[in-house]
Amino acid sequence: MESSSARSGGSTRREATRQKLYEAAVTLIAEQGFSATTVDEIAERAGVAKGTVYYNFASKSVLFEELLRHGVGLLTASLKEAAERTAHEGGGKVDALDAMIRAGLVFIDRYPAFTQLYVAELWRTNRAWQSTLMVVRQEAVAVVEGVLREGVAAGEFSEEIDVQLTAAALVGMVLVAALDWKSFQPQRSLDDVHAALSRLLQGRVSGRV
Amino acid sequence: MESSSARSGGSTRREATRQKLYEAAVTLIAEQGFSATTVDEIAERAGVAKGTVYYNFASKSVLFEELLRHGVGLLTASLKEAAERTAHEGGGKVDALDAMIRAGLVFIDRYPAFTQLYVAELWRTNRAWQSTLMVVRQEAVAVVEGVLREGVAAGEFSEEIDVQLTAAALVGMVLVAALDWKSFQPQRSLDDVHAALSRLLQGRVSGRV
DNA sequence: ATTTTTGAACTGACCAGTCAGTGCAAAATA
DNA sequence: TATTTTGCACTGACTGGTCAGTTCAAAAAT
Repeated sequence: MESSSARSGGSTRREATRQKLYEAAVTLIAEQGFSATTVDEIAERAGVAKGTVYYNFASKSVLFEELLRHGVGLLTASLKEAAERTAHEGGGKVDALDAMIRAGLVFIDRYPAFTQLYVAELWRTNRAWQSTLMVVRQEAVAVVEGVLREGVAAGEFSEEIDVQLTAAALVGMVLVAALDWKSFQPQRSLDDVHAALSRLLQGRVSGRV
Repeated sequence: MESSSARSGGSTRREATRQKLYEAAVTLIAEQGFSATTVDEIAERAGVAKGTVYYNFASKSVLFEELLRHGVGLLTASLKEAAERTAHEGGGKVDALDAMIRAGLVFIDRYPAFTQLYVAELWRTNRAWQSTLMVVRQEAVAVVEGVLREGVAAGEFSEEIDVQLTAAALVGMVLVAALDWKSFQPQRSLDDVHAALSRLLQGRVSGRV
């Protein structure tokens, strides 16, 4: 009783199966896209029968949506943690942004397939999970926007900056640089990449120098 | 002789059909993805029979690959033109980067569907057109890298910058900010967006201030 | 005893690619 | 001028195959 069936919600066994399915699905969908990935493939890679997929998820789309929520939840938590940590250490908002850049890089380093898949689906329209994506995107970008807004309020950033656009641009900068890193020069260290992005960030986003 | 059957290469009619197919395909694939888009849909939206698609292109994949080449060709030409224009006007490399940002925004403003599709497919692996994408990506990013390198050589940029990573980051910044603009706040003007990105670019990428 | 998983067979919709045939304008022929 | 021929561009019904989702009895795990 105590070890196998965690009290809040589902059993451990079931949770482990779902986890295996997430991992199998994320890789395959990142490589091939959602439509080109078959449920049989996912089941096979997870080492599970096809029936199990449908025992655990209502449909292929639902599996994918829950996967998205799961992954973005991890990212958002990591970004928040980074921002709060710098605040505790008495750093300014530039430090917070810098820490979030690093947190983003660490996340992508750890879950490159998820990132790939997320980027590929984010700007699609006419898809079943479109609304899920919007919500989930907003959660992540909102963390960056929050820090920018606080920085403006504290006089640390120019009042002229457009919070929403700047947040999007920063996210894009990290996302694309990191995917480029993973795809085309994976031998580079995370510190290298972080240093290059820090350089871009420094200087003008903050005050007038 | 003169009107219907153009002698050099392809007829005008055929070229017009191919153009219609490109336009139909780019929208549908941007919305739904490659695999989820059917050849029947493409034909219907282009107002031709399915057989015509296969008369003009060897396969669905080939149609897509030629579409990619076509689109990125336009982008690359536009970026080069922007960089060269500033050079003629005696501007520095920062001006060149700024002009390229604007050229990128103008392109995305004009061909949002193509941009969407490009981003969505760029980091996929295991796809038939992977090599095409690599080539085509390199053409575009190389233009930015070239300007950065020239700027470093001329002493205008710090020697410490990592050309490849910085180029990727700049491209990502423009790409994501622009897609965000088109998707979530399309009422904003191009100048607004350009101003926000210029602010990010200024200051630290160039010398020590 | 209950929950979870298995595995294989089945259905029905959907889809990439094919192919025999059509329409038509220019060129060849009479 | 009137006619026949040529071949390019296009058509759309058809085929062979694929895949999401279903079903269920039996087995395994807890």
